[in-house]
Amino acid sequence: MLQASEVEIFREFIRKRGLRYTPERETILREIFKIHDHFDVDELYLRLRNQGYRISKATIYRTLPLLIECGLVQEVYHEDGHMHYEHIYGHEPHAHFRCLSCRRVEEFRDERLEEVAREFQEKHGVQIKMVRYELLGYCAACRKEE
Amino acid sequence: MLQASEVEIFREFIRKRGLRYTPERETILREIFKIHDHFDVDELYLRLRNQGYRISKATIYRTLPLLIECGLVQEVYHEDGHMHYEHIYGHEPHAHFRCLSCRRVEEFRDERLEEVAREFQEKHGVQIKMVRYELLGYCAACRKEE
DNA sequence: TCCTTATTGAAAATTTGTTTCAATGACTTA
DNA sequence: TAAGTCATTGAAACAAATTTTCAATAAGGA
Repeated sequence: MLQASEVEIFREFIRKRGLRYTPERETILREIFKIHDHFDVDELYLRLRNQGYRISKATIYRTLPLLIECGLVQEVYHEDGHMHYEHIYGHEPHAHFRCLSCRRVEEFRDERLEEVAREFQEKHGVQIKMVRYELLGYCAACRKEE
Repeated sequence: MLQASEVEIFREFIRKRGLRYTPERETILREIFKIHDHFDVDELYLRLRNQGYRISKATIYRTLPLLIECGLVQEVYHEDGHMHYEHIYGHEPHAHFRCLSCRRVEEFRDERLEEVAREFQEKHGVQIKMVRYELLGYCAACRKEE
């Protein structure tokens, strides 16, 4: 079976909710899926703007929660006073290591992290929508400097 | 050997840094260790205020990073537009499950989470200061309601 | 095509967190 | 113990992120 594209998923989600599928929403979604990295609202806004789209930040702020709710986007971490996001659809779940000194972020995978989530879900009868694992510390390069 | 109290640890940290150990800082620390739950700046401020302490929010905002740096306090999650903290000294490391609907937070332990961190640390030559594992989803009660 | 009503952009408002600055007081040294 | 230095404090100003308001627009159903 063909995998649904993020656009289809989003449209379906919007419809099911009785909301309206607007070009602004689709443009934001498409742009986010072009960014293969973490992003913040400002970066997204500027990228859209540089391509001639005049989509307001208010609309971006309104759209992000929808994208998060339908599982296409995820809050990754809060740094420098604002939230950072990433798209997640089509990516393996992964964890983040963040260097507290140089701020570099590294992604890695470990199946135990989902295992723990799965077990917690079963044991407690909850429904897990998202797993976030973050390691904070100092990367090898920054350790040497000290 | 007697375990150092959080107050001693904090004083030691402050001294080593060449900073000054003020009553405001100690009062904040003591209050935080009276809260056996997650807290935010506003709650902390009000609790102090209700006890007659006139400590400004600016001072709280200035003190928190110190407490975090010496390992007594931890950022737990960012919700409702602001950060939530908890004291960690004397507690086992633990993970959080947060219900997206009722916002209840549940703590739990799983050693695999530290194991993963330890292995990442060794493999990549980094130094881990903090491990954060968060599960987001719907708790059993909220699932039923739907 | 018409109608209802959700969505949009712009601006105002709100909230969180940081910075400034003069007054205070913690710690060092004599 | 007194004196001097300079970090810390509170208050207020500031900055930035996010939300809300509101009138104009436009999506989707009839």
